[in-house]
Amino acid sequence: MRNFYEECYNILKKVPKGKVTTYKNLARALNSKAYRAVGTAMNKNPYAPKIPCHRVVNSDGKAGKFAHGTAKKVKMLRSEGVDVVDGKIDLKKFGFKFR
DNA sequence: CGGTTGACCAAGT
DNA sequence: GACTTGGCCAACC
Repeated sequence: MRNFYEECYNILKKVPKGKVTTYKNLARALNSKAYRAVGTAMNKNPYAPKIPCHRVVNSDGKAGKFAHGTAKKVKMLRSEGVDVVDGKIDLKKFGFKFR
């Protein structure tokens, strides 16, 4: 793919509010295993307000990091209806899967 | 073109 | 449960 990052953002846009996805799952949606590169893409995030990069969490259910601080990310997720406990998220309830 | 880096993951200790 | 190791892939220098 020519624009790997662009695809990441495009797919991330599909995640409904109140749910989260994982880096691994997102990479799989891209038909790739570059979950690491996906993380890098989110870190860059040139479309800051447009792309909900805070809706991407670790596969273990942990919130992961965030450009503006992890605490901020947790706050945002809670504002959207995602219940975050001790920096972790219940993927069984809030995890969104593509395809 | 080779080496480094990173919002990661899985398995091992 | 936490910490370490090796692997993974794209972008950057």
